[in-house]
Amino acid sequence: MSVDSGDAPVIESARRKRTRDRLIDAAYEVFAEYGIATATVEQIAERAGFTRGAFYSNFESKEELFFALADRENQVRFDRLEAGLTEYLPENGRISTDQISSIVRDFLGLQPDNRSWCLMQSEFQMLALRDPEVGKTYIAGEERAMTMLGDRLDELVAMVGLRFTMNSRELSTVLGAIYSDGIARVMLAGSTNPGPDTVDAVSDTIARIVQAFTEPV
Amino acid sequence: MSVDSGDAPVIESARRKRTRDRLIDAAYEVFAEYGIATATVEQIAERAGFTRGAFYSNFESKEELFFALADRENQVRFDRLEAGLTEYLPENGRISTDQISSIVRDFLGLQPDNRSWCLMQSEFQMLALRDPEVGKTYIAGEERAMTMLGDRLDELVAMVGLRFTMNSRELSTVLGAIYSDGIARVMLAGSTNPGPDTVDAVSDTIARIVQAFTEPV
DNA sequence: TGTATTCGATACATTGGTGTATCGCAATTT
DNA sequence: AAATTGCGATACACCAATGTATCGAATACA
Repeated sequence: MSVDSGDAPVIESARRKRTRDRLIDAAYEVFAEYGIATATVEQIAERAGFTRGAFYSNFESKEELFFALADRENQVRFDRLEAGLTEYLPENGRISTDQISSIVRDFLGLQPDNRSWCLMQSEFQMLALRDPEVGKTYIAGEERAMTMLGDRLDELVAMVGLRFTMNSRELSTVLGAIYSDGIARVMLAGSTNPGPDTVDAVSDTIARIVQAFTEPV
Repeated sequence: MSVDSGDAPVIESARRKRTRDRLIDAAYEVFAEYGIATATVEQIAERAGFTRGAFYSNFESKEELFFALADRENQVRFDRLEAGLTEYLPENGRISTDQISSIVRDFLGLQPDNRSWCLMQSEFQMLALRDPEVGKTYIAGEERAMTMLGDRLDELVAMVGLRFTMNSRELSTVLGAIYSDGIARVMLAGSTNPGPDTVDAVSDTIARIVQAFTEPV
């Protein structure tokens, strides 16, 4: 099972690229809806407006397609998070729980594809847990994201004259866990109740934890 | 898709019960290894030492078997956690980060079936996220567990003259998230390194968070 | 514009898993 | 012990999905 996407650096035609992208888009939807294992090649091809013929002349297998998709979306998410954090950096000289809360809320709520992404991430993790080869790739991605997040948080907090009382890397992991878990619980609760499983509640929790492990420098 | 297990309160023969249990045990292994979607009825039956004939005369479908399994294991885990927490209650008049850490470590490390359980739990959550009916059942289980955990923690902390500065229910959710995420990361890291993804590291993190949200009454 | 090549559609053979219907053995009942 | 019922094995028909081989059309190139 090949994990790294670009084995041969073939220069693909514009047409080929378009087709591949449409297939990846379709796969994103179909995987989210049915799961990787249950989704069929035919469903994916059909959703993209093709037949299986197109699929097999563009991808070796469903798995290869999945890794291409994961690669792409991981990068998108990574960039978005990094850009978002950078944007928030030069706010003002103070940082309050409310501010943190609203930053997090932005990220939790305003991503239209949170649902699909959350499902894909879970699928990815499950593959990783079952296949050591996939595991390596998965870990590498997590590593990169957590390091970036930790560094950004350090910068951000330093700019307002504070510092963390917990290793920023460890803190990032904690926040990541609460974030993922929170998204899932919000999704599960549905939009039908104002209980404890809302975007606001999750954001506040995260903010409080950040607060609890921050002190004046 | 029926979720609640006992529609008809049929008194099943001892033989039938034994067969069902063997099938459930087998399913636990096979599901953990291949995932619910990929696992076949034949694999499960074979692992249990039966043919598919036995399977179909005991279960309607793979899904029904899964819910029977989830029910059973959920209960086991719930009881184990409750018993464990109760046991730790009357320690001594003080509670330190180290103590909390070691309690958590017990739970994180000493469960031989952590791996399978973690995988099953993820599968369950994925089903829940995709099927509202399953979602209700899943939420109910989580609700119950978190409430119990919150209550126990309150008791425990009160006995040593402390209290939480965060709603114990919310705290339980946070700890649950970190716990699950931690198990997964430990599993992914494998037993081959002394990095930050070890049982000890996760236990310490949890302990620190508990500590951070605790104060003298 | 004509030619070459790439790529997607169609058709086909094959496989693996499903669910059911039937049979016979073993456990339970009297 | 004989009779009956419950339950697991066997066999079969069926279907859904796969992967490949071939063909024709669209695109790139001269």
